[in-house]
Amino acid sequence: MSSSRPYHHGDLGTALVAAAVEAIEETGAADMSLREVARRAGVTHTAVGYHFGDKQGLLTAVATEGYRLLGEALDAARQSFLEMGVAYVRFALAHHAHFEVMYQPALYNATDPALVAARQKTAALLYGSRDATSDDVMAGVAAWSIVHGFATLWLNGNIPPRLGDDPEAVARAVAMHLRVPRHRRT
Amino acid sequence: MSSSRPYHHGDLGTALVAAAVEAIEETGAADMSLREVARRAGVTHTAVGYHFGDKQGLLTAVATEGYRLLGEALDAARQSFLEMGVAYVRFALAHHAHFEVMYQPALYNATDPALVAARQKTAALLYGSRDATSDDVMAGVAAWSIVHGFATLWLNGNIPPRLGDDPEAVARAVAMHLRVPRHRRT
DNA sequence: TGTACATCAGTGAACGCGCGTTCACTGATGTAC
DNA sequence: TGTACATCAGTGAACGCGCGTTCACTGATGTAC
Repeated sequence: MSSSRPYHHGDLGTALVAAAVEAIEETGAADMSLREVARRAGVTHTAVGYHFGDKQGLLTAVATEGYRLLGEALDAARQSFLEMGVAYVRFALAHHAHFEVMYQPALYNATDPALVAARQKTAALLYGSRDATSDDVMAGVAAWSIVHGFATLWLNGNIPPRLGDDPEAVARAVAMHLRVPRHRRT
Repeated sequence: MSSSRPYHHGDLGTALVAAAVEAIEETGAADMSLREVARRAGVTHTAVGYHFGDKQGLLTAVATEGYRLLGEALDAARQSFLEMGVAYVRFALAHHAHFEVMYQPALYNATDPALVAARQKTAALLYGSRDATSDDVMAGVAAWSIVHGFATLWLNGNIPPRLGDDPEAVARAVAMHLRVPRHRRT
């Protein structure tokens, strides 16, 4: 609440990503503009361009942060196949701005090294690393599909209300319909 | 190829929806503009507004057509639970512009009567009509989730390439991981 | 400890662009008599 | 069969708006000596 605004912000990158996430939560990624983000962060809109190059650069930072957060959430639940699925859904709903950007690769630079690293780490948790068997990969993709589908359907209002208003509970019930490979049962 | 362009188009609504679908396929729904659609259809951009009211009206027409097409595809496969899933994925990939719009309700008028009707018809095929049991609805939502998730992950390049380049085959393998309720087995 | 200078981190005004909307209009079609 | 008039379907010019980008600038910080 200090009114003294120093010329140098100190941590503008972090502040801008946070402002972008806020803006996307309210109006969607498509309507987010650099000027709007700058307004929220209390800086000139040219400062955003200076920091991230362009809009794509800013969204790349948002997606990268998203993959990091998702990776952490999945890693914390990795002792249970089912709980990883629930964690995925919880992440998608709690961070739907990140989630929205992450799955629209056209919005950002998909070859950015930091992004690729964060994404691969997350992918390894979802369907195994390079040495996984094809059956393992397929089982991981099936699990990823069902929780990803459920999360997106929930977010855009396509899950019938009669199933209740607790997304985690419904997600658990939905995930129970998956056949789980023997060695991943808990 | 006729060069005589009559003043009255004759079927402008249909032509504009087709032009919108083309534009969305190329640049995404976010970047579609009424002016671009008008250019493709060879009419003044004000004609689009005259016909559909505004951008939201045009996208409502696109979503409605999408739900109709999806409903027909699912209906044609309704003898097999598995084949309905495959048909869903096939629709999403073949009509990805419609698919993109349908699942972003913020883009269109979700209370439009024609849209609601088409959507309910499709929903009934996916998870049963009003008199379905909760178990049936849950099983339908689980199936919908896995094929919806798979289709969106495929569309945005998140399915690992090592699974092959035939989406229908991979979709089938993924769908096999679903536990299918006894009475829907074929 | 002081001073000069380079670099970094943002400012602020100006620009051109494509957009959706408005509005007076006109060409084509339908209807009444 | 003809004519007058209303309505429908689209035109075309003009508008104001928010956007991203450019560019010369300035305030703050770091480094060399």
